[in-house]
Amino acid sequence: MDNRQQLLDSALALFSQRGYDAVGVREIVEAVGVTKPTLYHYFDSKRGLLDALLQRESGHLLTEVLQAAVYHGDLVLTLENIVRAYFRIAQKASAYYRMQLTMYFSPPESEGNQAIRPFTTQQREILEDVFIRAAEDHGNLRGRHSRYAAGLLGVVNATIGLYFNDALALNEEIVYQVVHQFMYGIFS
Amino acid sequence: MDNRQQLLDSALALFSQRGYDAVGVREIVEAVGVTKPTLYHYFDSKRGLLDALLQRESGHLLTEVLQAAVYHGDLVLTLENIVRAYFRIAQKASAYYRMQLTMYFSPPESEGNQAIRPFTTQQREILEDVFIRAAEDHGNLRGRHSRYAAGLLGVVNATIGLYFNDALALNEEIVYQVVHQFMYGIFS
DNA sequence: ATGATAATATACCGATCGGTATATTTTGTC
DNA sequence: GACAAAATATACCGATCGGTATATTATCAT
Repeated sequence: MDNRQQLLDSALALFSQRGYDAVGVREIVEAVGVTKPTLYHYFDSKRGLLDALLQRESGHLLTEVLQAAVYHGDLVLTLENIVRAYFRIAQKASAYYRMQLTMYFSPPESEGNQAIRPFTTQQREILEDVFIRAAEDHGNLRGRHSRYAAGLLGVVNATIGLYFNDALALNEEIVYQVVHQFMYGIFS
Repeated sequence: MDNRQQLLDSALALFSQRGYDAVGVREIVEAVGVTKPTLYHYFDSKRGLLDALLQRESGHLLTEVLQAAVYHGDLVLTLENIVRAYFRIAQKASAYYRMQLTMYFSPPESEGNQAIRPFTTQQREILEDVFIRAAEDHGNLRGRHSRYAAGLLGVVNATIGLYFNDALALNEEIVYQVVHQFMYGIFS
């Protein structure tokens, strides 16, 4: 079963560097030092390999975000925990996060986008739930949970983008600033 | 010269729907009803076609954003103008904006990302300049222009993403809400 | 030790990839 | 109308694509 994991690792590295479409199965197997039938022994197809990869990798992200996204009345605290979780994953599993980001913004009819959609949907729903629950305490949030979830994820991903381009370090200060601006605006 | 424009149109439609890598030149020329040598008469290569396409399309976006990004002391007003400009383009040139978004988040070593980078860099710089000039009036903004520019673009693109998924209409109200939250936070 | 099964390799498939050599047609100029 | 140049087509190139038929080697339970 070791080759199976190595194939997933190889696919992750290559997909995140150059993209799903631009990487051939030949390259994936050569990086591991095996041949194509080995890959097709473990996976039905290139797409099946991608699905298995997303399954394996998104698990970590989901558990971390789910742990962080418990709301007990303090929205700022909850959002800080969520942003911290995202930053942690972007650092710890940077190859995967890069790839997820790429596939999320891939064209709707591309294989990459279709493969990632269920996982990103799940992640968005977790965030939306936080804002829905928070709206029970803060009525003026009501009905805007989609926009808030998308907006927070937008700044989080933009910030992670800066980190990926070495323009930023993802430290506690940035967590505070991102959440604080989201909650209280730019001047605070 | 009509075929040249039609080829660019065809490439734009296909690239934005399924992605640069997944679309072959064969498909592009067939959609126009010509043959490959016609394409290679006007462009050096598939990559050259992409470059010409980005050149043609990004012009419109840049002029609109540049017009909107004049700062005369009222940051809220300027940001509203910028956001309005982005929303207008996302609606008027949706295929191109989809494609630009895709390529911006494509892997750094992919052709798509390398081709789009100069244009998105230009756009980011316009936004950064606004925050730099605004910092002359509001000292507490100083030194954070990169993060602010990235953050605003992040929420703008996240909002446009909702629009692309039919979860939102890009009207005046959303312009106001996006800028207002950016400036004053979530509770306002 | 044997027999079944899982894991891997060799060598190939047809299709498509980006790109082009060559020939023909269209266009505009004198 | 002749001629050059631009525009387009036919027919092809080698390389790579995702995928597989078949054979061989490891693994492991009996």
